Parts: sequence; structure tokens; C-alpha cells
Amino acid sequence: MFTKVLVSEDMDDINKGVYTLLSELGIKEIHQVQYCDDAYLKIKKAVLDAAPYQLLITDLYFKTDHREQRFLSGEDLAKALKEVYPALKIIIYSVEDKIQKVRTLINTYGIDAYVCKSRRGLKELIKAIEAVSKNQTYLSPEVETALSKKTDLEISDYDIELLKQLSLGYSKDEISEIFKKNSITPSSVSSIEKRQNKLFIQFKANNAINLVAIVKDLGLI
Amino acid sequence: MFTKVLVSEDMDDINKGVYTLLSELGIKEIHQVQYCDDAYLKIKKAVLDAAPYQLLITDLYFKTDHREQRFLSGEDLAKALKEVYPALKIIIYSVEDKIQKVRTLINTYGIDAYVCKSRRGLKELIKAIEAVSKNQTYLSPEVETALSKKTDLEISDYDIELLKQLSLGYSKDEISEIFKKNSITPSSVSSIEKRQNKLFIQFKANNAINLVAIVKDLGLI
DNA sequence: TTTTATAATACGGATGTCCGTAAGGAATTG
DNA sequence: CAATTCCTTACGGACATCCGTATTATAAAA
Repeated sequence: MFTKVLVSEDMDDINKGVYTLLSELGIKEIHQVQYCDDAYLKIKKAVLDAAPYQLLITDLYFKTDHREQRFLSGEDLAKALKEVYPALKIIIYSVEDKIQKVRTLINTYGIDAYVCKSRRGLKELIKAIEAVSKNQTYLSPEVETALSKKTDLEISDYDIELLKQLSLGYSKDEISEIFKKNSITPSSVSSIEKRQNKLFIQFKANNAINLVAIVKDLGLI
Repeated sequence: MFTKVLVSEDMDDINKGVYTLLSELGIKEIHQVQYCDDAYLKIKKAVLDAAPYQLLITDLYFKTDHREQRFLSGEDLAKALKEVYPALKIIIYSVEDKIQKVRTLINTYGIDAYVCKSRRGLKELIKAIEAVSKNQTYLSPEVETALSKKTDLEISDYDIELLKQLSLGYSKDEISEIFKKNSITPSSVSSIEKRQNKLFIQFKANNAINLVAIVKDLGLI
């Protein structure tokens, strides 16, 4: 079992709940931060001090306030940490239950567990901690389809960028120009439309308006 | 100060935090529920027993699970309660910080305070409780512009319905037909476009795609 | 290098959107 | 009652989108 754990969560009340839980599990060193940047610095320092954290439990979304932050979300934080310290286990503990987001976190960034905050959230968190300590990954029931589902729909960065530009209200011509300026390829109007048509099919959308509405609900943009 | 308070919040960890806070404020009777329906029943019963609650603190969003619920959100609950028991004070305690939603809750349903969950959420909650006990309304800083802002943009039910149909991917012709079937007036394509143009201006949208993206972000649909 | 496959671009036509103007109705006011 | 105002509806032109097909470019295989 883990002996040194960091909890990154902006809301003080939730933070307290998780802290209590970890104490009950017999974990000796439990530290808490309310900002992603603090989490990164603490983890970095602990490594330099030869006493690294074994586990990070972090929320996904952090309210922004006056403090300027390098990492704006648990996603940014997890991505950066897994690149530098791949040995560090990371559990995401968030209310978010969008499958696509979970899929990215697991497949692309390599996080170890994803637990949805809910009525039984703390109990799920226990399961996750136990699984991760055995080098397993864990997904709480709400999102466990994220991996099982074979339809790894392969939404590329290009698709996301296209959807963003659409949602900002740019026409196909304008998006084509923007892509050319930013050296994003393919950039022709025709290719953009072709890619959009694929998205129509994938998301069962009737038109561009519908498409943007759907991917907004999915949390892709 | 209040002596009998009900807390309605699905997440157990947060619920615990609020409970502790109320205890520290010296409130004697504090009860907790994790479902809106339970809140409604408890409040109703307390009235029948001639020992009514004076204050309800409720979250806005509740995760749905196997239990069938009459009230799906704190909004539904607050609306129903204010109709039947207008004397009951209601504080909404939610992460949601969409101005338009707060505005509706205050102006239409008559809730007494709105506190955004955040790093300082519990401290704001104290202020809200004190204000409400003096028959004042309270809004935490994140949303206090909801009332001061004169631009009560007057988004009508018609507008919301139109935006919904757009987001579902229907063409103007189809929406016109739908409106005619449902006796929603005006229903001509021309009028629908005219109304849409107003929305373009209000939300500074470039086209329908952009418009739907914006109102989705605002939480209007 | 040539052949083949794959991806990117160009183009055209049917349809939909955007936006201005104008005509017809209903309610308000003098 | 007529006049005015406000709202709904109708129509048309410029433009954008959607979607099919055809052509060109790029990369991989023979």
C-alpha cells in the first residue's frame, strides 16, 4: 500500500473528506494542495529530496482565481507529470463522466485510475487506490465502458481543432485560411468538408450546428 | 439565527463539510438528505408536525441513479417549495456560476441566496446564512452581477425553444413546421430568422453554429 | 522508375442560410 | 373611425453549405 500521497483538489470541503479517507486507510504521509501548480512543485521537490510521492489523487477542474497558474486543469497536470515522472501513480477524482475524456486520459496520458465523484464516490476511490497499488488500472462503474468499448472513435487533434473553429463561427473558407496560416494540413475547403462529413456520421449529426452541440455535450471542446 | 436546517446534497463528502460548518454556527437541528425527493418529503412532514424547517441549503445538480425521482434538480425542488412554503428560506449552494441561471432562480423562483462552491465556498456560505437570517438576499462574488447588471437580456421561452431546435440540427423550414404543429407562435421561417438575428446580436454570434456553441457554454440549453 | 494506392484539392449543382425590403394583420392611440 | 405602431409573414438576391464526382499530388510498393 502507499505511504506517501498527494491530494490535489480546489474545494476545501471535498479535500477534507478525501484526507479522512486516506487516514483511515492507514496512509502515513498525506499532503493537500488547492492548485495544480502547487501539486507539480511539491511532487518535483519530493523527488529532489529523494522522498517522492507514490500516488497523486487529483480533480480535473479547478476554479480559476487571481493566482496565475501554469497548469489550469488536472488534465494538464497529469499529462506533464506522466511525461517527467512515469512511475508516479495518478488517480483522477472528478465529477466529469464523459467517456471520451476518460479515454484520452487513459490511452494518451496513461493515468492509472478514474473515479467519478458521486454518492458512493469515496467507496469507489478506495477500490481505485487498492487496484492502483497492485499496478492495475481502475475505472468507476460510470465510465468503465471507456476502455471496453471497441469503438475508439479516433477523434484526432485535427478534428478537435476543426470543431473548435466551427464553434467559433468561422466559415469553411475562413477555417481554410486559418489552417493554411498555421500550417495545419489538410487545409482546403474540400478536405475540411470531407472531414466534417466523417464527423457527421460518427456523431449522427444532421448539420454543423447539431455537430457542435453534440461535441459540446460530450465535452470534446 | 436559524435553529432547524436541512441540507440537500448528493455527494457525501461535501455534505459532511457543510454539516460541520452548521454545527460550528450553533445550529441545533441539522438534517441531511442525498435526494431532492427526500428533501421535499422531510420538509412537508416537518410542517405537518408543526416543527418546520426554517432554512434549506441545496445543491443544484444531483447525479441520477437507480432511484426514480420526482425532482431531478435543486431548481425543481426550490421552485416547488417556494410555491407551497414561501416562508421557507432557500440557499442554493452549487458549483454552477452561470449568471442567467442565477437570475432565473432569484427573479422567477424567489430563492434567498446563491453561493458558488469554490475554494472559499464555505466562508461564503456563512455570509449567506447570516444575510438570509436577516431576510436579505445574498449572492457570492462570482455571480453578484446577476442582479446588478441591468441587461436583463430577456431571453424568452420562445428563444430557448428555438435554440434547442437549432442545436438538434433542424433546418429553419423544419423548425417552422414543428412550431406550427405545437402551436408555437410566431412560426414562419421569416419570423424565426428575425428572432435568430436578435440572438446573434445579443450573444455577438457570427452564425447559428457559433450561437449554439455560446448558449451551450452559458448553460441556457 | 513505373505502378498502385491513398490522400488532398478542385469544381458544380441542389439546397439552406443570411439579410434586406415589403406587404398584410392585429392591437393601441388619438 | 382612421392613424399609428408593432408584429407576423412573404419574397428575392447574395452567399454558404452540403455532397457527389473528378482531377491532381503524395507516398508506398513492385
